[in-house]
Amino acid sequence: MDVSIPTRTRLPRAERMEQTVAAAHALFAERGYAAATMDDVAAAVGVTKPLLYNYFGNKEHLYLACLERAGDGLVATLAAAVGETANPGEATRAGLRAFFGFVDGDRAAWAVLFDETLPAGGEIAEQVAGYRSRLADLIAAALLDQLPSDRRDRARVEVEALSIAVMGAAEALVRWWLRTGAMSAADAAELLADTLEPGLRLRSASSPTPSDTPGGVTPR
Amino acid sequence: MDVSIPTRTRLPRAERMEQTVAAAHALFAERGYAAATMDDVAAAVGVTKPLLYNYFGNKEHLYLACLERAGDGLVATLAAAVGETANPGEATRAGLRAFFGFVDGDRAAWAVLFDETLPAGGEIAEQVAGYRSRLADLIAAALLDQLPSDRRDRARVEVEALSIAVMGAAEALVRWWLRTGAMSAADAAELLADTLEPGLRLRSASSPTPSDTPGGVTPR
Amino acid sequence: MDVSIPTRTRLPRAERMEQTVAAAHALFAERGYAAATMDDVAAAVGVTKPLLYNYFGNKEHLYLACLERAGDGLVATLAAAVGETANPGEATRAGLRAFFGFVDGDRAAWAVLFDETLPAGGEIAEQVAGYRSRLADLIAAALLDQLPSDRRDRARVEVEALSIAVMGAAEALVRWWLRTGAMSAADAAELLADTLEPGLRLRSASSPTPSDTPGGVTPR
Amino acid sequence: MDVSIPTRTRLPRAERMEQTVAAAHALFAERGYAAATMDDVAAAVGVTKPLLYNYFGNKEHLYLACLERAGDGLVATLAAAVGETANPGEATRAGLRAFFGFVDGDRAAWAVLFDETLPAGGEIAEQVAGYRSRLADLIAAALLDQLPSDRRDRARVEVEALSIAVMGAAEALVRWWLRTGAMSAADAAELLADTLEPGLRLRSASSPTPSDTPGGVTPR
DNA sequence: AATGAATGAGGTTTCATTCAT
DNA sequence: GATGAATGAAACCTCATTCAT
Repeated sequence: MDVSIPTRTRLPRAERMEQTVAAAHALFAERGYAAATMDDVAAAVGVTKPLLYNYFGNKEHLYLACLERAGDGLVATLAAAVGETANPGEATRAGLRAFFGFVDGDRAAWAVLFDETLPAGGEIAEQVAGYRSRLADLIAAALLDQLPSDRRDRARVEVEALSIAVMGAAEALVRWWLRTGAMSAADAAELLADTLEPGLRLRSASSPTPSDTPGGVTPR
Repeated sequence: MDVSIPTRTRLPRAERMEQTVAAAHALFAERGYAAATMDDVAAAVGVTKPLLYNYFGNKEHLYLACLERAGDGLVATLAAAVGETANPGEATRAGLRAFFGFVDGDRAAWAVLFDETLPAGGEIAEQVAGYRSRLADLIAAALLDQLPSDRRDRARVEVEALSIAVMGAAEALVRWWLRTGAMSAADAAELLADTLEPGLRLRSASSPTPSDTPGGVTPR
Repeated sequence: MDVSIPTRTRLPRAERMEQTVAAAHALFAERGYAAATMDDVAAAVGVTKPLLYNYFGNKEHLYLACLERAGDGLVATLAAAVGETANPGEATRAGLRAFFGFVDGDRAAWAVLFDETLPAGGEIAEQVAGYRSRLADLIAAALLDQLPSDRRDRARVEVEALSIAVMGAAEALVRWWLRTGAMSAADAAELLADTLEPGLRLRSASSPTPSDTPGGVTPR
Repeated sequence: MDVSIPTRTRLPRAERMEQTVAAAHALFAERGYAAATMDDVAAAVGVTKPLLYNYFGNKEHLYLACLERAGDGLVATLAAAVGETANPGEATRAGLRAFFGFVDGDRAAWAVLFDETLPAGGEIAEQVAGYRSRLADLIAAALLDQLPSDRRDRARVEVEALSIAVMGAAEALVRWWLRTGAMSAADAAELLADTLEPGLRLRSASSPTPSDTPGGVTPR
């Protein structure tokens, strides 16, 4: 009954998914989530749309698969960099170096993770937020390490806020650097680290109360 | 007091445009550019779509009108805040206070200006980038003011990069604060200012490229 | 409310309508019926749309007014030219000269009369067909004049057909001439007259089936 | 045993395109380009609009497919008819016969090719112009064949003009014949050929200067 | 496992035309 | 009498998604 010869393009499921995610990742990175249609993805992967839906269910889930690949890579890279630092005070600088280095080496992953055309709500936004917070947590952990243990609890919120701010600064600087190419990734990382470190170190040395502003009143 | 019911009477052109921009602004802020349809906007205003097109030409231009309102407001607020500062060292703090205060007072404007679902290219992206760079320029100008005049040219790129980074940190912190509500807007502004100031001051006082720095900052 | 839109009554608004028709005529000639919107017309005339509708009822009737101006002019020109011809054999040539001359002198009128974007059915198509047939009738009358009176009735259909064909040839040649400018209007008219005259004269001088074809034209 | 009901089953791409072009061709012929909507076409084919767009891209391209079918048929018919003529002097007559015969046999093709509601600019207009000029070229080639070789260059423009005029005459006569049905297609073709041939033959025998009226100068 | 064929639903935009002042 | 304001209806086109093989 079955006369069809198994074609060479028929791959085991796992392998084909792998291959599909790779191609989709590249396309999403190039065009952004909104602008890349499922037709485009299917054409880029070299399969038909129904297969995409068979494997991933819908566009959102396909993007999630790409996101996972990119996000896991970045988190692992940062975690390793921060973890290797012996001195907690150097953790931020190490993290920034790793961040800029990662983007420099894999701009597609950056594009997927920090795509600005992602749908507002939904699972993707959640997942992106998750990765962002894992990154922030790495920074936050390093910041907390610099505090004496008796002050950690009270400062927790501030530390979280600062880690978010550091991430935001890094993200914006990356975008600017990608757009203008005005300096090297390494220089950008050092510049930002130089600027952030004094303030972060001061916070860990003095009272965390925001109203008590170190350097708040400039003697002149 | 004016207790005007949303009447469906004929309004003068200027008035109806005003009202339309207000309604569209609110809707765009709530749903984002992509998710808000022209039908929705028309329904919110209480008119039909052709009127929208008669007045604004197309969706993009309608959004631009909303953007202008939001962006001009923010830029004006920041410019005023920074301009009022006598001491250049305090400009960043003043700007951050104004930024957080503005968002606190008009969250819709923030949402319109920093909507993440905007189309990638086109006039809107251009305009948004324009506002962002005007904001960054305000910061950059303040940073430059702290430098001795003989070093300004060489530091220009770094100052631009730092102003972008400061904007990014502020933007991220605003998002976090809006999401979590973990502290007041004022506290968030102070926290960020406290953290950034030492590093920014150091940069202007010390030398990435050492040279003799006379004691004071050159007054403008 | 006045419903009838006859344009030939003595109206107090005659002057205004005259002016309106002139402006609309120019616009229709420039852009064609389909591409000229009522908004455009109103702007070109310098009045508001409701006034247009007050005067002419709708777009179709407004165009009809323009059409009348153009068509009457062409018919009058051709009638005069043909009428002045003493020799019936010269009527076709005279008509062609007048036709090309008219178009050369008033291209807008040509454009309105022979616009190719007019709606297929409806009053306009009817009116255009009317003008075309009045033009053809002028030619037909001249052709008939060349026939001995006892053959006129039987040849009537053929004469009608030929007059249509002559009109078609002239129209196509005008379009080509307007498009290419490869020769003067006068030369084009002479060329066509030269080519048509022998055949037309033969038909009037000999049997209606000069080619001696078995399936030839059989008068009924 | 039912042979073949007009099933709505899934057709292979080529077959469905074929069927779609056929249905669209008929509809465009009946209503004209502007009045036939894509919804109408889809309904006529028995599919939904997206399929139409999937296969043809847009309305213009769908029309182009219909145009190609009609135009190629007419050009081929005329080329064959003219090519088979041994005597160049008979080429015009043969072409006219073929033209009227073609329209008689496929009025829809005529309607598609010579639709008067087509958009002014764009690819369709270009393509229609292309077909028109190919038809005119066939006539022009036949006219040139009748000229002695040493006069061909100087007469080129006139020959082009005359071929356009012949096409125009034929086109107008076809329209009239389709509208009135006053004679058979064959009779119309012969009538026009009879009328044109003497003039065309004279031109090839005498001087091409238009001002030099050939064929018996009429006394004035 | 994989596909070609097909669709539902909705989006932006346009235009002739009329209402209410 | 003339205007600015407003609309009904419909056109073209797109995209994520599924059906039948």
